[in-house]
Parts: sequence; C-alpha cells; structure tokens
Amino acid sequence: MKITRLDVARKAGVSTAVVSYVINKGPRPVAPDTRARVEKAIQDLGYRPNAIASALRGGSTHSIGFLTPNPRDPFHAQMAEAIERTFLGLGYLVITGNTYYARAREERLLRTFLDRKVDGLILNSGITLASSLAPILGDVPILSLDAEPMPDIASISADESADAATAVEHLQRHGHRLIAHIAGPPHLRGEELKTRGWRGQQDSHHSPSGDELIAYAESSEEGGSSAASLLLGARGRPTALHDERPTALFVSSDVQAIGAISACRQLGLRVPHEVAIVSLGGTRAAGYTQPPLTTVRQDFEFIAATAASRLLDRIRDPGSSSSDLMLTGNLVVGESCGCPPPTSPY
Amino acid sequence: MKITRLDVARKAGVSTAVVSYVINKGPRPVAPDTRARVEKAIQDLGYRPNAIASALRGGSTHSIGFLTPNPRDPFHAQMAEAIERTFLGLGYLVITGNTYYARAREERLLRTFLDRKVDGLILNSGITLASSLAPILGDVPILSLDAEPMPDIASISADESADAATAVEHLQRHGHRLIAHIAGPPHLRGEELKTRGWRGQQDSHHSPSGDELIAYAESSEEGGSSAASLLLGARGRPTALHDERPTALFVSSDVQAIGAISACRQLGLRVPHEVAIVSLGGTRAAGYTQPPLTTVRQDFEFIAATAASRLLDRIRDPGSSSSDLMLTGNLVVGESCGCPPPTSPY
DNA sequence: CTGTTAGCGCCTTCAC
DNA sequence: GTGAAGGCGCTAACAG
Repeated sequence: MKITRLDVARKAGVSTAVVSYVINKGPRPVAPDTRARVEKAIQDLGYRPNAIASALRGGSTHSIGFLTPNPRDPFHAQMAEAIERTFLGLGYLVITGNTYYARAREERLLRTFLDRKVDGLILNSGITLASSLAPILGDVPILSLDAEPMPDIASISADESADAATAVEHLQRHGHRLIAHIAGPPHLRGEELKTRGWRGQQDSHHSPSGDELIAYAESSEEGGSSAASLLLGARGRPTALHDERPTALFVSSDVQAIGAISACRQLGLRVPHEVAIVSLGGTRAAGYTQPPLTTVRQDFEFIAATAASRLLDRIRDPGSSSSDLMLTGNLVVGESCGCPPPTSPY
Repeated sequence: MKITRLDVARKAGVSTAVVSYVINKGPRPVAPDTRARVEKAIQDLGYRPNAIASALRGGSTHSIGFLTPNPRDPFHAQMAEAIERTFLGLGYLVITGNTYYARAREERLLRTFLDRKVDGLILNSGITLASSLAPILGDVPILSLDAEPMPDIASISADESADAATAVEHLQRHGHRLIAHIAGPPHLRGEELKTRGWRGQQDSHHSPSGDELIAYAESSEEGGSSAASLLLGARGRPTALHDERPTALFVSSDVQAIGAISACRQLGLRVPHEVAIVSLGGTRAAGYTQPPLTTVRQDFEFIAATAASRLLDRIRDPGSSSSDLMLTGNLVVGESCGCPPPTSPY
C-alpha cells in the first residue's frame, strides 16, 4: 500500500534519480516527455514523497517552531494566527507550542522542536531566554518577538513603553491625573516596559506614579478583574497616598481590561464616567465590550509578515546579520476612555 | 558540531547498538556499568537523538495532526488548548493546522500531516470529510470531533441538538415564546443540529420556529452582531409572521453572543430586560460580558482527555474498533437570560 | 539527458 | 552482554 519513489521509477521506466529531478525541478534537467511520463506515474500511483526521508537526507523540514505563551490571551492568539497563516502561505509548517510562561514547558518544547530539526524558531514565550537554554539551541535561526533583544537573535517587538505612554497620555487628555495601572507579571520584560511607560508619562505630567497605584495580575479576564477590584477598593482598601479612588485605569492587555470592566460593573462603577479605561493590544475582542475599549493596536499581520521574511532570510543565508525592529501601535478610540460614541448611522 | 550516535559509541567505547539499547531501554539488556558509561558519554557530549532519523527507521514520529477551524473562536481555542496540553503530557507533539473552514486549506494541511507521517489525526475542522479526501488518508488512526459520525472513524462530539434544547428550554422557563435563533453556517453539521434542537424545543412548546426567526452568521463577534441587528430590526425589518420583536435570542456560540450583546446595546435594547440571551459554548469569555452570559458549557478537558485516550488506543492497536461518543453540556447560569445576579458576597 | 550509488542517523535482527 | 550490518526513502554527486 505504500508507494515509494522506486515504484514510480519502475512504472515510468526511469531511474529514481529522474523522479527526484522531476519532483524537485532539479538539480538536473529532464526531457519533456520523460517528465510527462514520470508525472503521469506519480498521478496514477498517487505517490507522495516521504517528508521524513527527505528531511533526513539533508533537505530541510520546511517547518518552524513557534513558542507562544498563552493561547487564551487574544493578543497572543491573534499573533499566533497571523504567524501560522503567513508561514503556511510561504510553504512552511508552523509547529506551535504553548508555554504558559512555564520554563519547563518552554524547554521541553524547544527540545522537541530541535530534535525534529525545525528550520527556524520564533520565540514569543515571554520568558527570558536565559543562558541555560543557549547551549541546546545550536545554530538554528531564531527570531524573537519578545521585548528583550538578545545578541545574535533577530527581534521584532512592540514598543511597549511608547505604546503605554500613548495610552496614558490619552487618559490625561481626558483630564485624568490619578491613573492606576493594571500590570502584567512584572518578571516579563514587556510588562516591565509598559509599567515604565506609564510611570514616565505620569511623571512628565506631574501626576502620581507610585507603586500603590499598580496592581500586578496575570493576563486574563480573571487577573484584570481582581486587579481592578483591588485598585478601585472592592474591599475598601484605601490607597496609601491618595484616599481618592483612581478615576482611570491603564491596563496592560485587552483581556485584562475585559475583566476590569466586569469588575467595575460589579462595584457599581460606570465606565467611562466613573472609571475610564485604556488598554494595550488592539485585539478584535476590544470592539465588543460594553463600552468598546479604547486600546493601542499592534499590527499583527505586519509583524507576522516581517517576522517571516526576516526569519526566512536567515534560514537561507545563516550568515546574514540579525536586526532588531520595534513597532509603535496606533490608538484605537472606543468609548471606555470617555470619548463619545461615533454618531449612529441611522 | 553535530553529534551522532557514533560519537557517543566511540566515547563510551561501545558499539552504536549498545547506545541504542541504553536510549530505548531495550530491546536488549545492557550491563549496568556499560550503561553508566554510555549515559555519561551522552551527557558529556550533549547528545540528542535525531527524531527524523528515528522516525524514518520505522519508529513513530510521536506527533499527531490536529485540524481546527478557527482559533479566533474561543470555543475552538479552548478545545485546541486542551488537546495540545493533554497530548504533550502523554509525550506526543500536536501539530495544529487552522482551516478557517476552507476546504483547500484543510486538504493541504492534511497532506502535510500525512507526508510527515503523523501517528494520528484529530479532525475538528467543521467541514464534511467528503470522500474526496478519503483516498489520501491511508490508514492513519483518526478521531473526529465533528458532529458527523463517519464509518471507521472514532468520534467524540457535543450533543448539539440536546444542548440547544436545554438552552431554549431555559428561555422558555423565563416565559419567552418568541425566541429567535442566531445560527452558525448551515452547511456545518453541528450548526444544523443546533438549529434542529432549537426548532424541536420550540415546536414541542407550541412556540414559533419559522425560518424568519433564524439569522445565519459566521461564528464571530461580527457575525453575532449583524445577525442580532437583523433579527431585532436594526433597519426596522418586520419579521414576516410576527410583527413583534423577538424577546429572546438563542445563539449558536458564545462569541456570537458577545457580538449580539454589543448589537443590542447599540440598538438601545437592554439585556436581559428587553432581549434575553442564551448561547452554546461555555467559554471563559462568557463570564465577563455585561451581563454575564448564560451558556451551555462543554467540558473541554474531558473531551480532550477522552480523545487522547481513544486515539492513542487506536494508534497502539489499529485493529480496535472505532466508537462514537456524544456529550451533553451543562447549563451555566449567568444573567443574560434574566436570572438574578448572585447575591454579592459583601 | 539519464542511471548508479553512497550515504543521512537510527533501530534491530543476527551472529558471537 | 555486545558488535556488525542492512535498510527505512530520499537526494545529489559522479558516471555515462
């Protein structure tokens, strides 16, 4: 039942080499009629080359490994989607591994990817690529989507700090001073940068930016919800410096913002009237909250396309130097910040 | 730079066969001290077996292909997550392909999976597995998560029709008669079953179930939003039979329900007071809408675990007969149906 | 233009 | 308990 190249060769009355030449369109020319015979034999037999054997022989696997932290977070889900689609379009299979920010999983997946000889790696796991992993990486081309640039690893990332400033500034324009911050896990470089952006913008505006205005939480609805409860005084917790309630929240991710809105509602606080919210992400979900979120959007498709072209460049020419790219997002105005709804078309 | 088994053998002063025995714990015994020497050599050299070569030799790839239709839909995203996690825990790499309900993509991914000799396949692509694909499938063990049972393919699926009835019945208990239905693409078997469940439940309650109460839309926020606008008369469309507005919506998926809520808000209709909503899914997102969704939840973890054990059984013993399993979901009561909010814990 | 053939790295039967 | 060797299916260098 299993057809090998030898079967095709026999049926077409040629050698196996010729079959290879036909399939790979090279490296040697094949006479048109011979080619036709071979193609017919392939058709008739329903022959499919064995990708495993081909890979072993030294060809590439035409696959790349992709480490992503959390498919539940729509931000990462959309990124993953764009990556997968882009690479598939270019003939590469993307093998995705979810790390859930767990080092053990990250390491395990990385090993599997390398054992399977992926042609390249895209890392977006959010975990610092500590030196402990360096030795196992070998010389596979790597592209990082994390905010942490590493020597000899190309990277593309959002300019978290600038995006944070954009978000906070918008809230300031609405007149807010006491802008609290729902942050992601602080050990993640990207999250740290967002916090830094918030603080910088608040400082330059002479507005408070103390630690008591920050609540750290994981990037999930639940995380955003409990962080918001904390900051807005669910349990009547008075903030150390200011006994006023924050009038606005700068939230690290859309998904946390969804949780935060939910928490506000439970606390009886109206968004945006009593609490204004701006988040970072720009996922599709942001358009469907009540009220719609104001958020800073990253262009996933562009990131994926750029990632693909840079990684494939390095795969083709491993000697090419690695580059780093930082992208600023665009503010997408919803209503959670206090801006008026778009006038209805009716 | 690349270490092969021969290097290990040399360093340990044994033959390559012994190294194999040590690595695979068989099929021949190895003397304890020899084993120790080999293990040390492996350590020292940082040797990793080449999974490609191993697969070619005839071992398995320890990978399974997974076809999922749409990672943007949290329902499928959560399913995918559970599948990935479960199989990784069992030592299998899951290679996920997104089909977006496109036959061409489905076929292409399937081919790639087979060319790469995955040990098994999990299909959740939502597309009818037409006979056109049968020939390329060969004899790989397959488990389908689609609602359509196929001969010789094991399947696990939600009892869509029963779940739909559960949802509709809950709305009926709230006193609703004119319950419109936001349906998914009707060519998908699962969607058809949901519609059937809605109709059956309405009929048995002597409530209207005509086609004018159905709006078909893709499973996305946008789809749910426009379908809701249609049904609730955004453009003042009067329904053919009833000039009253439906008082409730039975929605095929959580993500559509999110869009529907958003549309209601834009139409100035309050949920649940003017429009009650119940959906199918039970995703995490359902808990964070305003108001929280009432939805029928499927147990993703259980489905994944069962899928894994059944597929792996078939991989180990290809002769074993295929079975079909249908699971009913549980109603998770939120507030979108009209039920009162849980009393606050404060 | 086409055929022959030597491996890629691994597993496993067979001999010792 | 250990070693030698064939072969999985494919590619590409080398001959013709």
